[in-house]
Amino acid sequence: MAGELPTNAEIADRFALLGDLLEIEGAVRHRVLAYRRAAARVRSTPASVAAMAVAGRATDLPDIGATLQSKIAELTETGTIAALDAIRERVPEGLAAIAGLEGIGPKRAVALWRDLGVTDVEQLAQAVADGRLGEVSGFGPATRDRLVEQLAQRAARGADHAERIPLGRALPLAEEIAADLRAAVPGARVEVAGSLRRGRESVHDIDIVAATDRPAALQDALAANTAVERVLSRGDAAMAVATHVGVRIELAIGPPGSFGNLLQHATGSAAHNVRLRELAVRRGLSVSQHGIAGPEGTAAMADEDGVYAALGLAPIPPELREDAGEIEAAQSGPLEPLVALPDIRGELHSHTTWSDGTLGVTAMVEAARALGYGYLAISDHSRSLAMAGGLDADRVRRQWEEIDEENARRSDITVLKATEVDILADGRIDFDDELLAGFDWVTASIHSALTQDAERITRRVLAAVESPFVDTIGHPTGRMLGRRDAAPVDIGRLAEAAARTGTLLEINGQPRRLDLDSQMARRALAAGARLTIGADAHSAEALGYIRFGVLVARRAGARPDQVANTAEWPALAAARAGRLRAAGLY
DNA sequence: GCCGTTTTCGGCCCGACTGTTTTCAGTCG
Repeated sequence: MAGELPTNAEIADRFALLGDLLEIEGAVRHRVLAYRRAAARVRSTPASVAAMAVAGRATDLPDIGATLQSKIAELTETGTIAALDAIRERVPEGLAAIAGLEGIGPKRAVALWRDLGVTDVEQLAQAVADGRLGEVSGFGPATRDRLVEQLAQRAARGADHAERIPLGRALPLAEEIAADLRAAVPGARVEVAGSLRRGRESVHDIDIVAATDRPAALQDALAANTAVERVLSRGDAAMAVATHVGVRIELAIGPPGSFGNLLQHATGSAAHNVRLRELAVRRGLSVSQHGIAGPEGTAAMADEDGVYAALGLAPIPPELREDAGEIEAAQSGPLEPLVALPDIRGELHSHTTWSDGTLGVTAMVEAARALGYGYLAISDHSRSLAMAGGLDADRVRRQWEEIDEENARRSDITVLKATEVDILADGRIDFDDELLAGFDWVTASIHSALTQDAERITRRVLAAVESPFVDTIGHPTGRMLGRRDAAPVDIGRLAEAAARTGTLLEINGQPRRLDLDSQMARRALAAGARLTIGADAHSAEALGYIRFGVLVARRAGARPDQVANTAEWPALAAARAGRLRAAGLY
């Protein structure tokens, strides 16, 4: 690590491991929690925490005190943390992975170590195979079966962490199941909660909450849903099931009168809820899914805003509930409104059969019109993206003729001559300025040479930002969830340049992209840049991907006025003309 | 280990379910 600052993820991993090993060793619980909190805080901090620690500023972050700051500085300077090295001498590191298995925790991991000498998952698998598990107290047949299953799965798909499924798949599934439950028990109030409601880009479980006086009927309906593989647990108020797609569903049920408390509770995040309950305790109150208990008894809230109001807080949108300062903000007054789906007035990123879309211009326009949009940008690929049938100048001009005809036929929506033009490997734009000048809207994107080093790829995207003809940078990092990491584009420099030139940065709503992600979008906004939200639609249904982009924007804290396509086309066109005039064109 | 409308010590969020227990500990969210 000589010369290089440790990344936030590296620092967080070490703190998390330290916390795990301390827990196994039997350290005071709150000390363990302090390490975990610190790990989460470091992981979610956008700036380099190592640099902050070296400057003595890491303690500005919540959950980081003098002790942990010095440990971060130590890691930065020496490449190691003595306290971590020391505990590794005392507690085998492999026990942390064992304790991480479902149904196993620190206590049982220690029992395995003590009674069988098992110190890692491989040895545990051997012990299970040898039938030695029965020698350990606390391990009955059910625990053994669960372990056998997990170890088999682990062997099949590799040792790495549990499966997460993308928002774009999980949210529709969750909504389908919620609808099924509503149909099964008329009158029941059923909502999707948890990390899905907060708009996380991928989730490892689906949380659903319900209010009904017939809880058993609702639980039966979930158990009978065709998506459900088997019931994992079932009590009076909570139930968990496994689905065929591998994601777990948790259903929590309560009475209608406290639905607000239950929804708030199940929406989380865990860190947000903990912070909220701590705040409540300081006021002599106790918050749970059942209500808010105080000296005068327990008050139940039918809606969520009531929960926050009872704690002296303004309402907090689910997407912001990550303990990232939202509670403090809500203490001092109403939060600024976040962009919402109905604010979106048009789509700036779509494809047709002219390149790699599945529908023609007319069909896409009809679909956009059905969504109530005032405009649709037909932004097919440019010539260099041959794989996607990119258009050359000649085909562009023929497409413009079709768009002119489309506009001549209708007055209910404006069809924009647009392009998603490639930013070539050397930073040039795939079309010349003369052609670019003819478009109504230009999105420029990187699709190739994504493995360039940070400096090259950043300069390449910056070159496009500086072009007066480019309105938006499409999916700025080129990442594909689960397939390809973000290219190392320097978001700080990109945002600064975009703020200066007025070039917009896209949040691409395609579920596999979600690019910019919410953290990068937040940084871009902080630098003064503005955004577009695009569906990158290749079909009519895919226009609906805009909702995922809106969720990302909300997690970034974007106001409606910070998202360009909340404006009607005439306003957008006027702003664009202003940019071009400022650049000395027209 | 962090932190302060309980300020530099003594607290630290709340509840559900399972399995193995013989009344509850461990784990999870």
